[in-house]
Amino acid sequence: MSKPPVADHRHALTLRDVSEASGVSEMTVSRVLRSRGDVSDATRSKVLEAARALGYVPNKIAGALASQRVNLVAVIIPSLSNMVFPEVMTGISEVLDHTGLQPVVGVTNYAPDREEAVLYEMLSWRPSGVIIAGLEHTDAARAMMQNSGIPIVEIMDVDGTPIDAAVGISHRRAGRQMAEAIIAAGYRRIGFLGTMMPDDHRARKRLEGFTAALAAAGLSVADQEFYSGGSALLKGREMTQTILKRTPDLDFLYYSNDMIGAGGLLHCLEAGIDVPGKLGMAGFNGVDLLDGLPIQLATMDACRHEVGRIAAEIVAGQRASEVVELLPIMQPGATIRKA
Amino acid sequence: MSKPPVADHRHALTLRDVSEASGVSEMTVSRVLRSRGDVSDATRSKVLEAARALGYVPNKIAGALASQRVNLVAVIIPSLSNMVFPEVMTGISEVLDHTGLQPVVGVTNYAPDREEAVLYEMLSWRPSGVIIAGLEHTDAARAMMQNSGIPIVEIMDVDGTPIDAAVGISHRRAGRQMAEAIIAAGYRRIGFLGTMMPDDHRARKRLEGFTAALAAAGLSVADQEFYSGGSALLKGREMTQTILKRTPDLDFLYYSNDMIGAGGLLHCLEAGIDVPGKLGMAGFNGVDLLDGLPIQLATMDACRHEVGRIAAEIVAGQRASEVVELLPIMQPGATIRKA
DNA sequence: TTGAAAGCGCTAACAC
DNA sequence: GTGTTAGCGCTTTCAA
Repeated sequence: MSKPPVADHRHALTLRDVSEASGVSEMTVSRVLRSRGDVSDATRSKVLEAARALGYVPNKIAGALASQRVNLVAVIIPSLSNMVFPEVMTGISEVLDHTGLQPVVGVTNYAPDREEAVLYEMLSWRPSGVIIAGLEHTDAARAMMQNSGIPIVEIMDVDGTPIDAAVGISHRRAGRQMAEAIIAAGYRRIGFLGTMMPDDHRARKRLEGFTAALAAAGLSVADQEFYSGGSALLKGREMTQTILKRTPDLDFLYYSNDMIGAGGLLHCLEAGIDVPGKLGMAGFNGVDLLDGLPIQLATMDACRHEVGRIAAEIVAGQRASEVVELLPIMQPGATIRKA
Repeated sequence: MSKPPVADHRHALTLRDVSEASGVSEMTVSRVLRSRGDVSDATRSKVLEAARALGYVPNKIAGALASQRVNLVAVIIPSLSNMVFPEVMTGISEVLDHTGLQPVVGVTNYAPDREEAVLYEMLSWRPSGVIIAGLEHTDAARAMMQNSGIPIVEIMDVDGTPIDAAVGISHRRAGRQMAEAIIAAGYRRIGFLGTMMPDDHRARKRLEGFTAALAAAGLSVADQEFYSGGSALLKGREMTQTILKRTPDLDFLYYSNDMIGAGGLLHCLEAGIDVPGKLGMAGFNGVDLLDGLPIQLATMDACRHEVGRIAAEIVAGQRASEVVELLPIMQPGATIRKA
């Protein structure tokens, strides 16, 4: 690890520069720039003028140290590239924009030790709160959050024990509900297609709920297929072809996310398979990409936007710090036949 | 704008706490925790033990103020939700991970004043460098960057005058190349479909290069259609239907991004249109989603991953601060007939 | 190898 | 309405 060439701001402008340029004390300059306390219009404009002319940018590091307040919220998520977290981010930003708080994003790539490192790094900047995906963390990460003394909101999942607040859906319930809908529609030979990610706990819980509901009906997953990496749409295609070749009598395919589901759907339509007559299909997430497919894939909306909003409200102190369970919304689409 | 309930760390652990718990001076504790200078093994382990037991998390605010170094890199991008910037982020992270520098992401939603605000906010934390999308900024934003004294890398575009370094492709050239390929293939009645975003300068430049090349061949865009908001895949479908209804004799559709192109392609295939025989199609970006479509949409790769890597290398001081023009790679796919 | 003193740039608290 | 003083928690510098 080479030594980073970090910034050297020995020559950056300070309050003192603005103070000298305007003939006003540093303290009053500070007041003007933060719009705090009473300052006469005359001095205010003198200060603003000087600051603008110099191109002064306040040093938040010094400000934060002196005031003991940092207007940052750490947002820790597993990935940016799967269309699910951007929507959560949108919800978070919408709310935080009105509060003066700023989200700062950290990405963990579904790796627990990476999550721990990102969290440590972010907590060392003393943010005003943490919004973090999932309920599963390393012991050290959990301890750091517990000791931090700031609001911690775990999002996307409520199946487990939160540190403090949690906002999300029950993925077990989501899996169960989907299984029940599938069974009710008369499907019996059910295949599962998912990711090969042991640390995607939410996908795991959906599958658990799903198989539990199948079991309750005397059924089980007839075949399954997993992937990792690459274009999800393409992988969905390939896996679907594979699983149908291996187990041709499957009458339903449950995908752990919409993207592979969409790939599978495209494959089946091209292959001339009767969907949903001979073969039913469903994904998970409710991504808006589905709207553009030839027919609408059945899915379940994880309320991502709402999750982001509520988590932000908790962090911003506009809402009590508690567990908020949202109910995922079944979108039956056109790939499950009517019961 | 209500007053934010920012964190109050009056009771957080300090070096002094670790110092007292370990019986070692603050200074030496600091040395141990930063692995700087010579410290005996005995004291080192005493300190580490105490820090771990207490759950001490260093205060980077104080550290940054004292040392005048901040290991953060501001990354300012227009959007997270369009599959293009996540790949840039991946490239950035890959490089920065080895340097001790940390990317901090800010999103502007293609709004110049939002960009200015995000930049101001980030510069006030005195980052070690800035990676920012595009060459077009407000005068104030440009001035801030010029005065910052840190490396500024403008990415994704090289058609313009960079503040300092720039890494990207020429979108004018990309548009021109695509037009030339289309003309060479014998298409003559060409339609354009894009976003209604005046501040998406890269899309604008592609269209400029595109129309310039058409003009050079005595051609012009025969019809065009714009959209904003919603599911890009669905919008692509709808726009395509609309433009083909209005101007049925179009023989080529050029889309400003792959997502709407993919929607258009799905529409055409369903409508039984002969692609690429009667109608050619092309998008832009080279997103890997295209791999999963029934046939491969022609596109042009913007080298997003490479752009991220190179920008990060410049910011990290591993590479000279200069303009790096990458050449977009034409991916003819199966939606342009052979010349 | 370790410690003591000074100060990074700003703001809280208090005077005037 | 404005100024003064004393730190925030660390690291730099210098001394031991």
